[in-house]
Amino acid sequence: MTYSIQQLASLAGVSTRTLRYYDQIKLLPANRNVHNGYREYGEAAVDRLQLIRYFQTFGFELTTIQQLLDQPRAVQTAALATQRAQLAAEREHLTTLLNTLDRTLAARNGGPQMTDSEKFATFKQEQLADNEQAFGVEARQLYGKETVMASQHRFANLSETEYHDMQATEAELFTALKMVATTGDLTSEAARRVYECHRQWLCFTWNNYSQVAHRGLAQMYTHDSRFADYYNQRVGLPNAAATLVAVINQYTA
Amino acid sequence: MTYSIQQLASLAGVSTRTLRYYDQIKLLPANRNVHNGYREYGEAAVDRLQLIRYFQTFGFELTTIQQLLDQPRAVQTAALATQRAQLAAEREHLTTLLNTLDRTLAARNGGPQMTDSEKFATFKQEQLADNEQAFGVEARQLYGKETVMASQHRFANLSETEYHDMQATEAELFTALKMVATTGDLTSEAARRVYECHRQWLCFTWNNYSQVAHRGLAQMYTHDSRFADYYNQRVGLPNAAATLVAVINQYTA
DNA sequence: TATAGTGGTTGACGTAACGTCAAGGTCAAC
DNA sequence: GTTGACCTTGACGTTACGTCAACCACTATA
Repeated sequence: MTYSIQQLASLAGVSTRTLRYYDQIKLLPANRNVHNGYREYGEAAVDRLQLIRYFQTFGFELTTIQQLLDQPRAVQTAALATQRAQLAAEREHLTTLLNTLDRTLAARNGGPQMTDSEKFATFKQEQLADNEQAFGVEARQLYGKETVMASQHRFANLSETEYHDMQATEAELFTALKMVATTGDLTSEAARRVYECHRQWLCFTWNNYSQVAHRGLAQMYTHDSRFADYYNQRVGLPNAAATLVAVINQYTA
Repeated sequence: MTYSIQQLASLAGVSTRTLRYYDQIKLLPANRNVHNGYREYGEAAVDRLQLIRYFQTFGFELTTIQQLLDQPRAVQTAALATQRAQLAAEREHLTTLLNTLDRTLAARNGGPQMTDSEKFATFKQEQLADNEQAFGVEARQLYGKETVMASQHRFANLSETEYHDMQATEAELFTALKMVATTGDLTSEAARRVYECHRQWLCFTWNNYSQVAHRGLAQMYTHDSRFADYYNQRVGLPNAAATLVAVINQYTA
């Protein structure tokens, strides 16, 4: 029993274009009717197509499937296991996305017509999530779980004006830091402003400031290039982060 | 304060190509330095890019985002809600995929070197899942939950030889059905074979056969075009399904 | 036998969101 | 004057097909 291209297509629930494509990339080569050049598919093709679709449901790419089909079962099983991990990760990602979305929606539905405020709240959510992803593990390691949670809590409960103040403080920090990074003078008034601004900036979210913790944060800055990138980028100088760390170290000595 | 393309890129964690692309499709138009033609971005651009990335994390397409950015908050919120449903559906899909994969992997790791058997088991899983997706709701409605579960259980526990017998029975059914559909003679011996084969085929998975249930199934065949498609396709005649239903109705009268 | 309808064939272009060259202009620094 | 970093505009590649377009094969009917 042989099938025409359309018969196989509707049998397997795919389009004829798909079968032609599979033929073209030699994933599922078709026999040809010598008389008219039509494609013909036998039982083996049906089985192979079924296997292809099977692997496809798990998100394998066609090139991968092509290789997989010629591989021993053990290799296929290993590939499936790898794919499983991949899918599990995707699902987890979706879960966090859904949580974020839910919070956003709740905030949006909270007030009748909150415009800037809701945008603001949304952004805070985002920043929190970003920050958690980027530094959550390290921060918890350095400060302990409770401290980090308290910090997040304070950030989440920042009022809009407080948030703007925090931004302003950071901007002032950048200005001063730019100066110090240019001159390199750690004894200048600007250096003191850098330290003060950074301390104030921290206090927006820290419940109890201590010089030791401040010093620990600077330590963290040196360990993680993302911090350096952030400060260097914002200030526009390649030594901004290093300068900041030096200033903090000096004032918390 | 204006940013160069690379500054904004690393600030926002995207590539310069991305920014050029956004400029090109007018999602995030850049100002130009009249002197040298370089792109320049201001604070508004930073905000807009942030919003773009924010919507993007939720899986919106760029064209959608473009429209969304000019929309009032209520519309955006509605879009987010819709997207939430979408994401939830995706996650559910992933969950069922993972379950299937887990069962497959368990089966593959079950035996030391099961080749055909494991392929067979995998296919059964697939068929079960497919069938469930296609007809689960209707079947449960028609037969009740317990009956369907029992049927699935029996199918899942079919031995390989039983499975092949089931296939053979179906093949015989197709042959006989083709004859009857061609002649249209419901009184023929072939018609009796059609009924018998279909009954036998059902009994592979039904715990207790009854003519009433058989008639109910035929009813379902007429209601759902997928059944018709399946039989017409397999037999190769456009009236195969209708003929089958007629035969069943006659013998279960 | 002409014709209409159905089903087959091979190109070839379009899709989404960029990645990745290639060829060449700009600018600061040495 | 010449690096080297940064910028520009094309233009092609990516995945798994969808969607024409132009043309051939076969069957049924007027």
